[in-house]
Amino acid sequence: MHYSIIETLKKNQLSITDSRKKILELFVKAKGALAHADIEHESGTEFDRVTIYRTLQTFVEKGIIHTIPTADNSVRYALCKDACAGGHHHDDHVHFMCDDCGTTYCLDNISVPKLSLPDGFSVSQTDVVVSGKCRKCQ
Amino acid sequence: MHYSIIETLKKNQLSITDSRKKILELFVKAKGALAHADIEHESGTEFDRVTIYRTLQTFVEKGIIHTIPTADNSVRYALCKDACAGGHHHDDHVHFMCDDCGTTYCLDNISVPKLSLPDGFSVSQTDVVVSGKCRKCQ
DNA sequence: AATACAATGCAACATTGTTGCAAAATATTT
DNA sequence: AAATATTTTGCAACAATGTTGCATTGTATT
Repeated sequence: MHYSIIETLKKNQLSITDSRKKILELFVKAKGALAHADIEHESGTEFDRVTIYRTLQTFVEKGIIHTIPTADNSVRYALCKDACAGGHHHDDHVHFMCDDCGTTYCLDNISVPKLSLPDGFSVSQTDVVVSGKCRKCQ
Repeated sequence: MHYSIIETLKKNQLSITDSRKKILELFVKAKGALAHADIEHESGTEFDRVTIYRTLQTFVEKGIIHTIPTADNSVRYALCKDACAGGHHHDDHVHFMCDDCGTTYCLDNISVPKLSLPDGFSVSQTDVVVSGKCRKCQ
């Protein structure tokens, strides 16, 4: 599958900067989701911590990446599919987090089930996070 | 419904201390889930921040409370039902978090659906977090 | 009541996240 | 292509959150 970093940035009216290119590249290459710390690690001392925070924030706002609520309440991010745009995420897929290695996967083919809530509750978003052992850690 | 704080502590082989009694009382009284900050707030300067951290940790380990993964990745805790014990939580209910007021509810009557995952993934826990508007904020 | 044990408070520190502002980089206009 | 306007970055400073070691205090046990 092809993914053009420059195109994605342009499409979202973001100026092309080194940090944005590099951070987006990390996401494209990454198999699972990334935490802020991962990015800080992998990009070395290249960028300021603050820049990474702001870049991630911008990407989330633009619908380029989405956050994943994890069982251990650490913030993780993953690339959105094309369907996502302008903050209107369609992340209706299930997330999986490995108890052993911590890798977080987007299970794109498994969609979150519809639930009927008690009267008086209206739903804007449903997140499903499954924990367990991934393929590598069995 | 009756809930004896002293009994719960004894049942879990925890010594009866002021902080444990007070913090557990806050959970029993609370309608929704509590964040660390809530507890720090409500208990005033009575206890040290560190004590609250350690108390919450102990309660989670003993299965008295459980953590809730929220869409905004803030850590929240809620009382477990009797079925939970010794860290073996049976939190198979859905959690709801209000986008407006932030109140987090345990929807005890709505159980999480069973999902079939891809081969190679084994499941230890499934968390469902629904966001939207609660009864009060409609 | 005396001893053994466990929990607390304090200090110090590590991590994570936020804000304002000058400097640097990118985009736009001429 | 150069000059201007706009955006982004890095730095500093700060706030919030979370962790650890250790002496003191409180709880449980004998």
